[in-house]
Amino acid sequence: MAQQRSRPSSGYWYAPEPDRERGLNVLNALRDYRSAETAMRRRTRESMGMNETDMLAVRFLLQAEQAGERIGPKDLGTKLGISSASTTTLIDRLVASGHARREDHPTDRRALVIRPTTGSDAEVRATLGGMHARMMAVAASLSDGDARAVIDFLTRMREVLDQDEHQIPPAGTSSGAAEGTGPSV
Amino acid sequence: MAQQRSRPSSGYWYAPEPDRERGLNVLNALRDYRSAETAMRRRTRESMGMNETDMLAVRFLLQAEQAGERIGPKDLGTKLGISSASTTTLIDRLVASGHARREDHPTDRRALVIRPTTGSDAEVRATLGGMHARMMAVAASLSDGDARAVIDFLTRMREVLDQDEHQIPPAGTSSGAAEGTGPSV
DNA sequence: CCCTCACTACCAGATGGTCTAGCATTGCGC
DNA sequence: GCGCAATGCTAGACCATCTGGTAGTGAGGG
Repeated sequence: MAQQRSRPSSGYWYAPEPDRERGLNVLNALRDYRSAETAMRRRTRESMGMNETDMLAVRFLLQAEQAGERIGPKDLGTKLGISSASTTTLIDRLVASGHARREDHPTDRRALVIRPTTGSDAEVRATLGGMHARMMAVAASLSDGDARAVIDFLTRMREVLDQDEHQIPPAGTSSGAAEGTGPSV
Repeated sequence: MAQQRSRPSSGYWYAPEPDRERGLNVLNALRDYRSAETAMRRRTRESMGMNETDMLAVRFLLQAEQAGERIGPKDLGTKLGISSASTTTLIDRLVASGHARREDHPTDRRALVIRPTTGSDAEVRATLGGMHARMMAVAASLSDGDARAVIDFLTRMREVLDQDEHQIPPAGTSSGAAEGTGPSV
Protein backbone atom coordinates (compact mmCIF):
# COMPACT_ATOMS: atom_id res chain seq x y z
CA MET A 1 0.00 0.00 0.00
CA ALA A 2 1.19 3.53 -0.23
CA GLN A 3 -0.77 6.03 1.66
CA GLN A 4 2.24 7.69 3.11
CA ARG A 5 1.36 11.20 4.05
CA SER A 6 -1.79 12.33 5.76
CA ARG A 7 -4.13 9.55 6.67
CA PRO A 8 -6.95 11.51 8.27
CA SER A 9 -7.94 9.22 11.07
CA SER A 10 -10.81 7.74 9.12
CA GLY A 11 -9.23 4.32 9.01
CA TYR A 12 -10.38 4.15 5.47
CA TRP A 13 -7.95 5.60 3.15
CA TYR A 14 -8.00 8.66 1.20
CA ALA A 15 -5.33 8.47 -1.43
CA PRO A 16 -3.43 11.68 -1.82
CA GLU A 17 -4.07 13.45 -5.05
CA PRO A 18 -1.05 12.29 -7.06
CA ASP A 19 -1.51 8.69 -5.94
CA ARG A 20 -5.15 8.73 -6.75
CA GLU A 21 -4.52 10.17 -10.16
CA ARG A 22 -1.94 7.50 -10.86
CA GLY A 23 -4.27 4.79 -9.58
CA LEU A 24 -7.06 5.93 -11.84
CA ASN A 25 -4.80 5.86 -14.85
CA VAL A 26 -3.58 2.39 -14.03
CA LEU A 27 -7.06 1.02 -13.44
CA ASN A 28 -8.26 2.64 -16.64
CA ALA A 29 -5.47 0.99 -18.59
CA LEU A 30 -6.35 -2.34 -17.01
CA ARG A 31 -10.00 -1.93 -17.87
CA ASP A 32 -9.21 -0.95 -21.43
CA TYR A 33 -7.01 -3.98 -21.84
CA ARG A 34 -9.77 -6.17 -20.49
CA SER A 35 -12.27 -4.69 -22.92
CA ALA A 36 -9.94 -5.25 -25.84
CA GLU A 37 -9.34 -8.84 -24.86
CA THR A 38 -13.04 -9.54 -24.47
CA ALA A 39 -13.69 -8.02 -27.88
CA MET A 40 -10.92 -10.10 -29.40
CA ARG A 41 -12.38 -13.27 -27.96
CA ARG A 42 -15.77 -12.38 -29.34
CA ARG A 43 -14.34 -11.71 -32.78
CA THR A 44 -12.47 -14.99 -32.77
CA ARG A 45 -15.51 -16.88 -31.58
CA GLU A 46 -17.69 -15.37 -34.27
CA SER A 47 -15.15 -15.91 -37.01
CA MET A 48 -15.13 -19.59 -36.12
CA GLY A 49 -18.90 -19.72 -35.74
CA MET A 50 -18.80 -21.07 -32.21
CA ASN A 51 -20.08 -20.18 -28.80
CA GLU A 52 -17.94 -19.78 -25.72
CA THR A 53 -18.31 -23.34 -24.48
CA ASP A 54 -17.34 -24.86 -27.82
CA MET A 55 -14.32 -22.59 -27.92
CA LEU A 56 -13.13 -23.66 -24.51
CA ALA A 57 -13.74 -27.28 -25.41
CA VAL A 58 -11.60 -27.07 -28.54
CA ARG A 59 -8.87 -25.36 -26.62
CA PHE A 60 -8.96 -28.03 -23.95
CA LEU A 61 -8.86 -30.78 -26.53
CA LEU A 62 -5.88 -29.24 -28.29
CA GLN A 63 -4.00 -28.77 -25.04
CA ALA A 64 -4.63 -32.33 -23.96
CA GLU A 65 -3.66 -33.67 -27.35
CA GLN A 66 -0.41 -31.77 -27.25
CA ALA A 67 0.30 -33.11 -23.78
CA GLY A 68 -0.26 -36.62 -25.07
CA GLU A 69 -3.37 -37.14 -22.96
CA ARG A 70 -6.56 -38.71 -24.18
CA ILE A 71 -9.75 -37.36 -22.72
CA GLY A 72 -13.35 -38.47 -22.92
CA PRO A 73 -16.73 -36.80 -22.70
CA LYS A 74 -16.73 -37.08 -18.95
CA ASP A 75 -13.45 -35.19 -18.55
CA LEU A 76 -14.59 -32.57 -20.99
CA GLY A 77 -17.90 -31.98 -19.25
CA THR A 78 -16.26 -31.80 -15.84
CA LYS A 79 -13.65 -29.36 -17.05
CA LEU A 80 -16.25 -27.12 -18.62
CA GLY A 81 -18.64 -27.39 -15.70
CA ILE A 82 -21.60 -28.62 -17.72
CA SER A 83 -23.82 -31.66 -17.37
CA SER A 84 -23.20 -34.94 -19.10
CA ALA A 85 -26.22 -34.36 -21.30
CA SER A 86 -24.89 -30.99 -22.41
CA THR A 87 -21.53 -32.62 -23.01
CA THR A 88 -23.09 -35.08 -25.40
CA THR A 89 -24.72 -32.38 -27.48
CA LEU A 90 -21.56 -30.29 -27.30
CA ILE A 91 -19.57 -33.15 -28.78
CA ASP A 92 -22.29 -33.60 -31.39
CA ARG A 93 -21.76 -30.00 -32.42
CA LEU A 94 -17.99 -30.32 -32.54
CA VAL A 95 -18.20 -33.49 -34.60
CA ALA A 96 -20.75 -31.96 -36.94
CA SER A 97 -18.60 -28.88 -37.46
CA GLY A 98 -15.55 -31.01 -38.07
CA HIS A 99 -13.56 -29.87 -35.06
CA ALA A 100 -13.44 -33.21 -33.26
CA ARG A 101 -14.21 -36.87 -33.66
CA ARG A 102 -15.27 -39.72 -31.42
CA GLU A 103 -12.99 -42.70 -31.06
CA ASP A 104 -13.45 -45.85 -29.02
CA HIS A 105 -11.54 -46.06 -25.80
CA PRO A 106 -8.78 -48.65 -26.23
CA THR A 107 -9.58 -50.66 -23.10
CA ASP A 108 -12.84 -49.48 -21.58
CA ARG A 109 -15.61 -50.34 -23.97
CA ARG A 110 -18.04 -48.05 -22.20
CA ALA A 111 -15.93 -45.00 -22.78
CA LEU A 112 -15.01 -42.80 -25.71
CA VAL A 113 -12.01 -40.69 -26.53
CA ILE A 114 -12.59 -37.28 -28.05
CA ARG A 115 -9.86 -36.03 -30.30
CA PRO A 116 -9.44 -32.70 -32.06
CA THR A 117 -9.05 -32.77 -35.80
CA THR A 118 -5.96 -31.43 -37.50
CA GLY A 119 -8.27 -28.88 -39.06
CA SER A 120 -9.22 -27.35 -35.75
CA ASP A 121 -5.59 -27.18 -34.73
CA ALA A 122 -4.67 -25.33 -37.88
CA GLU A 123 -7.67 -23.07 -37.52
CA VAL A 124 -6.82 -21.99 -34.01
CA ARG A 125 -3.21 -21.50 -34.94
CA ALA A 126 -4.24 -19.39 -37.89
CA THR A 127 -6.49 -17.15 -35.87
CA LEU A 128 -4.29 -16.76 -32.82
CA GLY A 129 -0.72 -17.63 -33.65
CA GLY A 130 0.28 -14.27 -35.00
CA MET A 131 -1.38 -12.40 -32.22
CA HIS A 132 0.27 -14.52 -29.58
CA ALA A 133 3.67 -14.00 -31.15
CA ARG A 134 3.15 -10.27 -31.04
CA MET A 135 2.05 -10.37 -27.41
CA MET A 136 5.14 -12.38 -26.62
CA ALA A 137 7.30 -9.84 -28.39
CA VAL A 138 5.85 -7.04 -26.28
CA ALA A 139 6.28 -9.01 -23.08
CA ALA A 140 9.84 -9.99 -23.90
CA SER A 141 10.78 -6.44 -24.75
CA LEU A 142 10.25 -5.26 -21.19
CA SER A 143 13.26 -4.43 -19.10
CA ASP A 144 13.92 -6.60 -16.11
CA GLY A 145 12.64 -3.99 -13.72
CA ASP A 146 9.53 -3.24 -15.77
CA ALA A 147 8.74 -6.91 -16.09
CA ARG A 148 8.97 -7.29 -12.35
CA ALA A 149 6.73 -4.27 -11.83
CA VAL A 150 4.12 -5.61 -14.22
CA ILE A 151 4.15 -9.11 -12.79
CA ASP A 152 3.99 -7.82 -9.26
CA PHE A 153 1.10 -5.55 -10.08
CA LEU A 154 -0.88 -8.22 -11.86
CA THR A 155 -0.23 -10.68 -9.06
CA ARG A 156 -1.43 -8.27 -6.42
CA MET A 157 -4.53 -7.47 -8.42
CA ARG A 158 -5.23 -11.15 -8.76
CA GLU A 159 -4.89 -11.56 -5.03
CA VAL A 160 -7.46 -8.86 -4.48
CA LEU A 161 -9.86 -10.62 -6.84
CA ASP A 162 -9.28 -14.03 -5.28
CA GLN A 163 -9.47 -12.88 -1.73
CA ASP A 164 -12.62 -10.87 -2.09
CA GLU A 165 -15.66 -12.51 -0.63
CA HIS A 166 -18.13 -9.73 -1.25
CA GLN A 167 -17.96 -7.81 1.97
CA ILE A 168 -20.05 -4.79 2.68
CA PRO A 169 -18.16 -1.58 1.98
CA PRO A 170 -18.22 1.47 4.22
CA ALA A 171 -20.95 3.07 2.13
CA GLY A 172 -21.30 6.81 2.03
CA THR A 173 -18.26 7.17 -0.18
CA SER A 174 -21.00 7.08 -2.71
CA SER A 175 -19.71 8.69 -5.84
CA GLY A 176 -16.02 8.66 -5.17
CA ALA A 177 -14.90 5.19 -5.89
CA ALA A 178 -17.12 3.63 -8.46
CA GLU A 179 -17.02 6.13 -11.25
CA GLY A 180 -15.42 5.33 -14.51
CA THR A 181 -12.95 2.73 -13.46
CA GLY A 182 -15.53 0.52 -11.86
CA PRO A 183 -14.63 -3.13 -12.22
CA SER A 184 -17.37 -3.59 -14.72
CA VAL A 185 -19.83 -5.04 -12.27
CA MET B 1 8.32 -19.87 -30.81
CA ALA B 2 11.17 -17.66 -29.77
CA GLN B 3 13.47 -17.97 -32.69
CA GLN B 4 16.36 -17.60 -30.42
CA ARG B 5 19.83 -16.20 -30.73
CA SER B 6 21.32 -15.56 -34.04
CA ARG B 7 19.04 -12.77 -34.96
CA PRO B 8 21.64 -10.04 -35.31
CA SER B 9 20.88 -6.71 -36.84
CA SER B 10 17.16 -7.35 -36.74
CA GLY B 11 16.59 -4.60 -34.23
CA TYR B 12 14.35 -7.04 -32.53
CA TRP B 13 15.29 -8.61 -29.21
CA TYR B 14 18.79 -9.81 -28.94
CA ALA B 15 19.60 -12.21 -26.15
CA PRO B 16 16.60 -14.45 -26.33
CA GLU B 17 16.84 -16.78 -23.39
CA PRO B 18 16.41 -14.31 -20.56
CA ASP B 19 13.93 -12.31 -22.62
CA ARG B 20 11.88 -15.35 -23.41
CA GLU B 21 11.85 -16.38 -19.80
CA ARG B 22 10.73 -12.93 -18.78
CA GLY B 23 8.09 -12.83 -21.49
CA LEU B 24 6.65 -16.13 -20.40
CA ASN B 25 6.44 -14.97 -16.81
CA VAL B 26 4.72 -11.78 -17.80
CA LEU B 27 2.20 -13.50 -20.05
CA ASN B 28 1.53 -16.08 -17.37
CA ALA B 29 0.84 -13.34 -14.85
CA LEU B 30 -1.49 -11.68 -17.32
CA ARG B 31 -3.32 -14.92 -17.97
CA ASP B 32 -3.65 -15.65 -14.27
CA TYR B 33 -5.05 -12.22 -13.66
CA ARG B 34 -7.51 -12.72 -16.45
CA SER B 35 -8.65 -16.04 -15.00
CA ALA B 36 -9.13 -14.53 -11.58
CA GLU B 37 -11.16 -11.67 -12.97
CA THR B 38 -13.35 -13.99 -14.96
CA ALA B 39 -13.94 -16.13 -11.90
CA MET B 40 -14.77 -13.06 -9.84
CA ARG B 41 -17.31 -11.93 -12.40
CA ARG B 42 -18.91 -15.33 -12.39
CA ARG B 43 -19.12 -15.35 -8.60
CA THR B 44 -20.64 -11.90 -8.52
CA ARG B 45 -23.13 -12.79 -11.22
CA GLU B 46 -24.21 -15.92 -9.44
CA SER B 47 -24.45 -14.23 -6.07
CA MET B 48 -26.84 -11.72 -7.62
CA GLY B 49 -28.70 -14.38 -9.55
CA MET B 50 -28.21 -12.72 -12.89
CA ASN B 51 -26.77 -13.54 -16.25
CA GLU B 52 -24.08 -11.55 -18.01
CA THR B 53 -26.41 -9.37 -20.02
CA ASP B 54 -28.45 -8.35 -17.00
CA MET B 55 -25.26 -7.52 -15.17
CA LEU B 56 -24.01 -5.26 -17.93
CA ALA B 57 -27.41 -3.64 -18.17
CA VAL B 58 -27.51 -2.79 -14.48
CA ARG B 59 -24.01 -1.40 -14.66
CA PHE B 60 -24.92 0.72 -17.65
CA LEU B 61 -28.03 2.00 -15.92
CA LEU B 62 -26.12 2.93 -12.80
CA GLN B 63 -23.42 4.72 -14.76
CA ALA B 64 -25.96 6.68 -16.75
CA GLU B 65 -27.92 7.56 -13.65
CA GLN B 66 -24.80 8.83 -11.96
CA ALA B 67 -23.96 10.91 -14.99
CA GLY B 68 -27.41 12.42 -14.89
CA GLU B 69 -28.45 10.84 -18.17
CA ARG B 70 -31.77 9.19 -18.82
CA ILE B 71 -31.74 6.23 -21.12
CA GLY B 72 -34.49 4.18 -22.70
CA PRO B 73 -34.87 0.62 -23.91
CA LYS B 74 -33.47 1.56 -27.29
CA ASP B 75 -30.23 2.91 -25.85
CA LEU B 76 -29.90 -0.09 -23.60
CA GLY B 77 -30.39 -2.58 -26.38
CA THR B 78 -27.97 -0.80 -28.66
CA LYS B 79 -25.34 -0.59 -25.97
CA LEU B 80 -25.67 -4.28 -25.19
CA GLY B 81 -25.87 -5.33 -28.80
CA ILE B 82 -29.17 -7.16 -28.53
CA SER B 83 -32.43 -6.85 -30.42
CA SER B 84 -35.33 -4.71 -29.35
CA ALA B 85 -37.30 -7.81 -28.50
CA SER B 86 -34.58 -9.10 -26.25
CA THR B 87 -34.35 -5.67 -24.70
CA THR B 88 -38.01 -5.80 -23.78
CA THR B 89 -37.69 -9.14 -22.04
CA LEU B 90 -34.44 -8.03 -20.42
CA ILE B 91 -36.20 -5.04 -18.90
CA ASP B 92 -39.04 -7.31 -17.84
CA ARG B 93 -36.51 -9.38 -15.93
CA LEU B 94 -34.88 -6.37 -14.31
CA VAL B 95 -38.24 -4.95 -13.29
CA ALA B 96 -39.39 -8.29 -11.93
CA SER B 97 -36.21 -8.70 -9.91
CA GLY B 98 -36.51 -5.19 -8.57
CA HIS B 99 -33.37 -3.82 -10.17
CA ALA B 100 -35.04 -1.27 -12.43
CA ARG B 101 -38.34 0.36 -13.22
CA ARG B 102 -40.03 1.80 -16.26
CA GLU B 103 -40.94 5.46 -16.29
CA ASP B 104 -42.63 7.48 -18.99
CA HIS B 105 -40.44 9.69 -21.08
CA PRO B 106 -41.19 13.29 -20.11
CA THR B 107 -41.73 14.55 -23.64
CA ASP B 108 -41.84 11.66 -26.09
CA ARG B 109 -44.92 9.62 -25.36
CA ARG B 110 -43.69 6.68 -27.39
CA ALA B 111 -40.58 6.30 -25.32
CA LEU B 112 -39.74 5.06 -21.87
CA VAL B 113 -37.01 5.83 -19.41
CA ILE B 114 -35.41 2.95 -17.59
CA ARG B 115 -34.06 3.79 -14.17
CA PRO B 116 -32.13 1.67 -11.71
CA THR B 117 -33.58 1.26 -8.26
CA THR B 118 -31.75 2.41 -5.18
CA GLY B 119 -31.69 -1.25 -4.22
CA SER B 120 -29.63 -2.26 -7.20
CA ASP B 121 -27.22 0.57 -6.54
CA ALA B 122 -26.71 -0.54 -2.97
CA GLU B 123 -26.38 -4.14 -4.05
CA VAL B 124 -23.65 -3.46 -6.55
CA ARG B 125 -21.88 -1.23 -4.10
CA ALA B 126 -22.05 -3.94 -1.50
CA THR B 127 -20.66 -6.63 -3.75
CA LEU B 128 -17.99 -4.58 -5.46
CA GLY B 129 -17.20 -1.50 -3.44
CA GLY B 130 -14.71 -3.09 -1.12
CA MET B 131 -12.96 -4.92 -3.88
CA HIS B 132 -12.67 -1.84 -5.99
CA ALA B 133 -11.26 0.14 -3.10
CA ARG B 134 -8.61 -2.52 -2.63
CA MET B 135 -7.75 -2.53 -6.32
CA MET B 136 -7.44 1.23 -6.18
CA ALA B 137 -5.15 0.93 -3.19
CA VAL B 138 -2.87 -1.41 -5.09
CA ALA B 139 -2.85 0.80 -8.15
CA ALA B 140 -2.21 3.95 -6.15
CA SER B 141 0.66 2.32 -4.30
CA LEU B 142 2.75 1.99 -7.44
CA SER B 143 5.72 4.24 -7.85
CA ASP B 144 5.58 6.70 -10.67
CA GLY B 145 7.93 4.63 -12.78
CA ASP B 146 6.17 1.38 -12.09
CA ALA B 147 2.82 2.90 -12.90
CA ARG B 148 4.16 4.11 -16.19
CA ALA B 149 5.61 0.68 -16.95
CA VAL B 150 2.33 -1.04 -16.18
CA ILE B 151 0.23 1.40 -18.17
CA ASP B 152 2.59 1.24 -21.10
CA PHE B 153 2.59 -2.53 -21.09
CA LEU B 154 -1.19 -2.81 -20.89
CA THR B 155 -1.60 -0.23 -23.60
CA ARG B 156 0.74 -2.05 -25.93
CA MET B 157 -0.99 -5.35 -25.26
CA ARG B 158 -4.30 -3.72 -26.02
CA GLU B 159 -2.92 -2.41 -29.27
CA VAL B 160 -1.89 -5.92 -30.26
CA LEU B 161 -5.39 -7.17 -29.52
CA ASP B 162 -7.06 -4.31 -31.36
CA GLN B 163 -4.81 -4.40 -34.36
CA ASP B 164 -5.03 -8.10 -34.90
CA GLU B 165 -7.31 -9.02 -37.73
CA HIS B 166 -6.68 -12.74 -37.69
CA GLN B 167 -3.85 -13.03 -40.13
CA ILE B 168 -2.30 -16.31 -41.05
CA PRO B 169 0.82 -16.92 -38.98
CA PRO B 170 4.09 -18.28 -40.34
CA ALA B 171 2.96 -21.81 -39.52
CA GLY B 172 5.45 -24.59 -38.96
CA THR B 173 6.17 -23.19 -35.53
CA SER B 174 3.87 -25.98 -34.61
CA SER B 175 4.24 -26.93 -31.00
CA GLY B 176 6.06 -24.00 -29.59
CA ALA B 177 3.55 -21.25 -29.35
CA ALA B 178 0.39 -22.55 -27.84
CA GLU B 179 1.73 -24.11 -24.73
CA GLY B 180 0.82 -22.71 -21.39
CA THR B 181 0.61 -19.06 -22.15
CA GLY B 182 -1.72 -19.43 -25.06
CA PRO B 183 -4.22 -16.61 -25.17
CA SER B 184 -6.99 -18.94 -24.18
CA VAL B 185 -8.33 -19.36 -27.66
C1' DC C 1 -20.54 -68.26 -12.39
C1' DC C 2 -23.58 -64.47 -11.86
C1' DC C 3 -25.46 -60.72 -9.17
C1' DT C 4 -25.06 -56.35 -7.84
C1' DC C 5 -23.35 -51.81 -7.90
C1' DA C 6 -20.84 -48.09 -10.15
C1' DC C 7 -19.75 -45.75 -14.26
C1' DT C 8 -20.19 -44.01 -19.03
C1' DA C 9 -22.59 -42.03 -22.59
C1' DC C 10 -26.88 -41.00 -24.34
C1' DC C 11 -32.03 -39.73 -24.77
C1' DA C 12 -36.39 -37.08 -23.55
C1' DG C 13 -38.61 -33.13 -21.93
C1' DA C 14 -38.39 -28.54 -19.86
C1' DT C 15 -36.35 -23.90 -19.22
C1' DG C 16 -34.17 -19.47 -20.34
C1' DG C 17 -32.29 -16.09 -23.38
C1' DT C 18 -31.87 -14.92 -27.78
C1' DC C 19 -33.55 -14.08 -32.60
C1' DT C 20 -36.73 -12.39 -36.74
C1' DA C 21 -41.07 -10.56 -38.18
C1' DG C 22 -44.75 -7.89 -37.51
C1' DC C 23 -47.81 -4.47 -34.99
C1' DA C 24 -49.76 -0.33 -32.32
C1' DT C 25 -48.74 4.12 -30.91
C1' DT C 26 -46.57 8.44 -31.35
C1' DG C 27 -43.51 12.15 -33.49
C1' DC C 28 -42.45 14.97 -37.29
C1' DG C 29 -41.53 16.85 -42.05
C1' DC C 30 -43.95 18.15 -46.15
C1' DG D 1 -53.50 16.46 -42.54
C1' DC D 2 -50.76 12.56 -44.44
C1' DG D 3 -47.18 9.63 -44.86
C1' DC D 4 -42.98 7.99 -43.09
C1' DA D 5 -39.82 7.16 -39.24
C1' DA D 6 -39.16 5.76 -34.61
C1' DT D 7 -40.29 3.33 -30.25
C1' DG D 8 -41.48 -0.48 -27.62
C1' DC D 9 -44.06 -4.60 -27.53
C1' DT D 10 -45.94 -9.40 -28.94
C1' DA D 11 -45.68 -13.89 -31.31
C1' DG D 12 -43.29 -17.78 -32.66
C1' DA D 13 -39.09 -20.07 -33.23
C1' DC D 14 -34.23 -21.58 -32.23
C1' DC D 15 -30.41 -23.01 -29.48
C1' DA D 16 -27.75 -24.31 -25.43
C1' DT D 17 -28.39 -25.65 -21.23
C1' DC D 18 -30.62 -28.32 -17.35
C1' DT D 19 -32.82 -32.52 -14.72
C1' DG D 20 -34.18 -37.16 -14.76
C1' DG D 21 -33.98 -41.51 -16.64
C1' DT D 22 -31.93 -45.58 -19.54
C1' DA D 23 -28.86 -49.09 -21.92
C1' DG D 24 -24.42 -50.99 -22.00
C1' DT D 25 -20.16 -52.13 -19.71
C1' DG D 26 -16.60 -52.92 -15.83
C1' DA D 27 -15.37 -54.83 -11.40
C1' DG D 28 -15.79 -57.29 -7.21
C1' DG D 29 -18.32 -60.61 -3.74
C1' DG D 30 -21.21 -64.44 -2.89
